[in-house]
Amino acid sequence: MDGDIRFSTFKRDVNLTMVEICREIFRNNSGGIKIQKEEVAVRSLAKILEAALRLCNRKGFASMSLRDLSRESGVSLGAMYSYFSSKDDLLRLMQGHGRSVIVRILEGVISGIDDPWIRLRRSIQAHLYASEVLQPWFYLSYMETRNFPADEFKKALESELYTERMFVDIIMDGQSRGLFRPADAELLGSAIKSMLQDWYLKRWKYTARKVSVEDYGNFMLGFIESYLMDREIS
Amino acid sequence: MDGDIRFSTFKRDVNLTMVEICREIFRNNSGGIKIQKEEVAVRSLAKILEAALRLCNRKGFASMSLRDLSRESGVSLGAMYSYFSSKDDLLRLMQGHGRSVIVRILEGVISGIDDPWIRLRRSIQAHLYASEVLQPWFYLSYMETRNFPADEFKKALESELYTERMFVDIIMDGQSRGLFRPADAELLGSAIKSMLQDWYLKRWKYTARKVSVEDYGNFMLGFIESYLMDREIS
DNA sequence: TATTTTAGAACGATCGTTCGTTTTATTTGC
DNA sequence: GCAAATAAAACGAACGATCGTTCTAAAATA
Repeated sequence: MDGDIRFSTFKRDVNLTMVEICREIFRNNSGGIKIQKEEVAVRSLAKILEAALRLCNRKGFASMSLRDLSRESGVSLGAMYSYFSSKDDLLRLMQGHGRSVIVRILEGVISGIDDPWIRLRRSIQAHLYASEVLQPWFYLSYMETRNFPADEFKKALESELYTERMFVDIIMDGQSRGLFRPADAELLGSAIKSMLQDWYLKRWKYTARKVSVEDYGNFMLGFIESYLMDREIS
Repeated sequence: MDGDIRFSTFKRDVNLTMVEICREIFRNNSGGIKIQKEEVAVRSLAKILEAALRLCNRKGFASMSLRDLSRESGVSLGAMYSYFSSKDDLLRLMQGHGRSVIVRILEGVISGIDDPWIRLRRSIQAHLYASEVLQPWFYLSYMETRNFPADEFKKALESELYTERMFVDIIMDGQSRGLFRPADAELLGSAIKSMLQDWYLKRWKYTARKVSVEDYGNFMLGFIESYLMDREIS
């Protein structure tokens, strides 16, 4: 449909490789990271974060010991403490990045577009595609929110509400222009979020069924648009 | 609508108090529980499981120490080991029950009903109401699946697929009778599950917004039925 | 050689679990 | 009916393992 985003072009444009992400993390955390040479730091950071995401996704942050992480990443216990100052700090390091990326992507993708139908399609697609590219990050952020230190916990909840609010705003805009049916915009926003989350929380299920990310997005959009166009009921 | 279940009557009929649940757990686990007198066992079990659910929901199973649990429940460390043989066994004890309850309820609620519209409404309402009554159990089961021992992990995934299959079967039945629009029944089943799960995973959000469980169910049903009735698009 | 980075032994705290003891409840003997 | 004897249950100190974290010496880099 008009204005749609294809996953392949999305992936090419955002270019979120592990090394690039680690480079950005390093530059934003030069205070906390004790390593000075960027190339050394980025190489070790990538090994650490890749291993940490793998272990956290498998058994959870609390059950991952730093010895596990040292073994899995190939970086010694002592060396790891040059990249973070505590286990909680490691969580902050892993978590902090994904949030800024998703906001940047979501806002970029609908800026300058007026039609609510297209805004809705594009923001859902962008959210879905971002969670596909950064799946381990999204999964971690969702499952470990409880274990975040207080300030990060608060930010995580705000982030959940912020992205939901984006959808709600688009829906209410469409309604006030008479394009969308009247319906509870907040509940529909929540439903959209929950379906988006299901994609990265249950990847095992969709992978087994050979459902692609574009299949999933198209289903979601058909489902939602059918509801918003419906004028039969109340 | 016809055949709907009200939450208040549901709650009254299933009668799932903590003491009754613990009594059933005790009777099904007489092998593993070393306490002989039912009244003593049920009383302590209720204290232990109530505290364990509270702590697990707050900080996760892995981060809950048995000393935390002892303090919170008022049952000593040693005494607790008369009710389970290891921390993993405690997880099994907490998890095992909910599953049998939900299957029993869901199947009971649609047995003997033929109309797919009513079957769909009733199974969604029953699932939602069960998760409302047993919210801490459902939350735990979802968030801690990764930490289950292998056999329990497998059962948890099967359970997820089993309840989803119930929805898919109803949808496909309705489609083959020409009542529901043609659409991907498996993806719609997944979407229904994800919305049901959002209710017990994000209670904080819905509580803050004063959305009742019946509000939520009505929204879900309107959303889904609008899609299944729609004959405009493909 | 001077500086940066890594390695892994060592430390105190806390974990799950065990176990000998004390407390509580029930049965027995008269 | 009431001690004494026995069984059931609760208790919490103690154990070995493992946790996050620190620190110093060795290795790598320039």
